[in-house]
Amino acid sequence: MINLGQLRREPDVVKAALARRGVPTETMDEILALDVEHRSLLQEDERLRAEIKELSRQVGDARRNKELDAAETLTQSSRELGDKERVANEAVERVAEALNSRLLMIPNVPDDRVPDGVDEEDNVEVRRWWVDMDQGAPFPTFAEHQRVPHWEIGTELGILDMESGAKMAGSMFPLYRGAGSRLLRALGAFSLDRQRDDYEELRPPSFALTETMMATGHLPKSADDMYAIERDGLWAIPTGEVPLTSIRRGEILNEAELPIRLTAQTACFRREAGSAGKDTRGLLRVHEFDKVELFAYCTPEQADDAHADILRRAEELLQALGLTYRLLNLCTGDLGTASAYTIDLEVFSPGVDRWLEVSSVSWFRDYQARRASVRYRTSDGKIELVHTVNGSALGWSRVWAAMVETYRQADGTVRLPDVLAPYLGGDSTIRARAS
RNA sequence: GGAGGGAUGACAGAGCGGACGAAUGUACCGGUCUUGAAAACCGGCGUGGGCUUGCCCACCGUGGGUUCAAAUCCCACUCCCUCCGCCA
Repeated sequence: MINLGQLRREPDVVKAALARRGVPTETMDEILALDVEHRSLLQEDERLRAEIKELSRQVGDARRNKELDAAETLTQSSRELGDKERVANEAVERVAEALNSRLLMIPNVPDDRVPDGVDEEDNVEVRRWWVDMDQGAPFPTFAEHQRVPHWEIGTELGILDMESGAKMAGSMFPLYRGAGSRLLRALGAFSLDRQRDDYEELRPPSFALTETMMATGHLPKSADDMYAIERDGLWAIPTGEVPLTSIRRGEILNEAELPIRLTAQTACFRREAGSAGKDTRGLLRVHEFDKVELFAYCTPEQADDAHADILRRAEELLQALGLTYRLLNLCTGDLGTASAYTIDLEVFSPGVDRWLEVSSVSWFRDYQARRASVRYRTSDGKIELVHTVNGSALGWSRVWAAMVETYRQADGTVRLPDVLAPYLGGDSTIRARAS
């Protein structure tokens, strides 16, 4: 949630910044008008309530002094005020509700580093990386045997079975098999092991309550993108960010314990409702995938470092895996609702000849913390909202795709990099199963 | 799924219709004492909101209700603990 106080104090600054994200100025003016109305109604209601409280006190006193007639008169007028107060209170609640529901739809104020743009076409490439780039190697040219899409490799080697997945759960639910399944497990373990000295590893629930989804900003805006289990009031998490951000919800932390850095691998569920029919081959876009998330609660001063650290770790993984990747600074049109600044990492997938998003490293400023009410006490006793930062390291389905394509050999086998060998039982070559 | 007990400030824990935003202890902050620290003593110490910055309002798991007045009474729900059942 954006800072209403800031909107009041410097409306033009906030309006201008949000206009970059396509929020009409009129919407903000509407919010400001509701805010004024809300406060004036609130004052009236509170005045009435103060009066009722005072009268009630007098009733008590009168009763104690056995002044029963006076008590009765006071009770009478307090009762009348009570009727008025009920009406006043309803008006306050109605306006508060209207104000709040509008406020919840407002995205975060973008950082100055965020470039203007309407969609992903306008994201700004920050840099590219490929093996031996430092040694002056040119951007890789991929061999013919690497130009095979992963869904074909998957079928050929018996490691990815989209048809059986669809039989079980519908299309876009992948089924990994044999060495394919093992590779997925290896990638997750490889990443978690690399974070373990600095990030506490968690294994959170895969479902979350509506309030939890509100905290991260996924609700109310993205309800259509998520799976809901209505009977139990639960939502399937679209990312580990959801449980991680809420772990200290409603708490006041000590400045000394910040930054709090957490990591978790979770399944991520996405309906992909808005993108029906697009990029549906293989693992390009799936309803369920595993992802390791890195997360930090921190002070505003620590936020830049926390963001850089997560980005660095995501990059180090891609470098260790030897994948070609690039960094994009997301433009205003492509930025997630809650984010103030996001760097995406995309791997190059030679078989499908495309860049695939595998990580999003975002700084949320205090937007999520305000919704989730996560604050901290500074050393001089003041209470401030924390900042939240998170990023994937990494989303494995697309990494898996890029891996099998990048490492496909001329003989059709897939020879995976040695760093994964310990996680693959020492055997890092995937061959077709003799059947 | 069934039966019972519980949920109060950072923590522990009292309060169970009227001056209770809440005793007390611990923790924390400031001071006295001390070479320093500890102990002792003194003082302070919840969060959010509104405005006329001194006051007012809200909050005692959540939501409703009763009442002139609710942490306190009633109803529903959620979560935690104990026991029984079922179960990977």
